[in-house]
Amino acid sequence: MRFQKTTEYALRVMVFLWNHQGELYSVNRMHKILNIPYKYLGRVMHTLTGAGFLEVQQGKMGGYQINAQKSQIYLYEIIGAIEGLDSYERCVLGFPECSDENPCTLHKIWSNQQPGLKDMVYNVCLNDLGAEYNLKY
Amino acid sequence: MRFQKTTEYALRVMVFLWNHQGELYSVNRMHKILNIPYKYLGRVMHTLTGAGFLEVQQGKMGGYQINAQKSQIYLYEIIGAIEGLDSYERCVLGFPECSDENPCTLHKIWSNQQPGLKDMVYNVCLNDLGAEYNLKY
DNA sequence: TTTAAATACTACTTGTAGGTGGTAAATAAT
DNA sequence: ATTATTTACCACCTACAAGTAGTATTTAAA
Ligand code: SF4
Ligand code: SF4
Repeated sequence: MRFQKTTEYALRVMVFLWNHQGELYSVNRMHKILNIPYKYLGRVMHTLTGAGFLEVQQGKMGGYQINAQKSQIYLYEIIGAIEGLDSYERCVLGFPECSDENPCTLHKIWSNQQPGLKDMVYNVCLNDLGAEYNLKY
Repeated sequence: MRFQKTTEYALRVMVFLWNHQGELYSVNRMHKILNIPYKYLGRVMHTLTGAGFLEVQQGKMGGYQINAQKSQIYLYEIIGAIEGLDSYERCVLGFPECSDENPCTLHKIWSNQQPGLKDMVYNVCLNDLGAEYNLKY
């Protein structure tokens, strides 16, 4: 019952770039600031770029920044690009053959929590996350 | 963001035995009824027995049943025996060095959901789970 | 006493998230 | 042009959850 670590990495770097728009940041700079393994962050950046969240400039002095055409980025977009949204669209366990009439043992307790989690994933965007904290990252 | 599959196995078999108290069930019988791999269920049963939830009778005609001294079994006990309770006692990400003043990017949204999840894990017991459904299992 | 059916235990296999390392290609500074 | 710094890409490694296989041990029925 936890988010994937890679998802937190992705959100961390996206929040960072969101709050530093207009400047290019290389993986080398960011991995120190955000405390994420260098090479692994490189792969995450590649994924996030492929998902359309970022603009890249290759070569010396290059780096990443938020895609200027993005006026909002919701958590579900990022989570979807990294670990998928199955847990929120279906359920934690995700048995394909289940329903209210044919539930697994966790259905009752989960169906109480599902809406809140779904709401937080679908209705929170990067602005909401970054504003409230003075992130060290 | 999902429970471990083994946790669902454990809850499934515990609910089943809870609702069939006073009779011994072998792994061979249960794995067919509950649709859990035979050998894997055997290991889960061994773990659950070690945690004190079950009484065992070895040998022919043997099997498992709920420990008669248990008048209630809460979900946190079972989850704790299988995958641990770190996610509920600490948080989804569980960084040791975090706090409200030093949060990770997910702290805000998670701290909205944490109480509800914690409540469901700590205040729901097997009676609550089994009563509501006509489980095929 | 023999046999069948059960748990107990150990080792192995598989799939995947997380992480490491090396190199090719791009590109700005020199 | 050369060099340094960067992304892009590919192959591999590691840890762990999930699942498989086989055997020793226990025990009741026959
Ligand atoms: S029965 Fe409910 S909790 Fe179980 S897998 Fe289906 S939707 Fe999820
Ligand atoms: S900062 Fe909050 S969400 Fe992040 S690891 Fe700590 S308690 Fe969890």
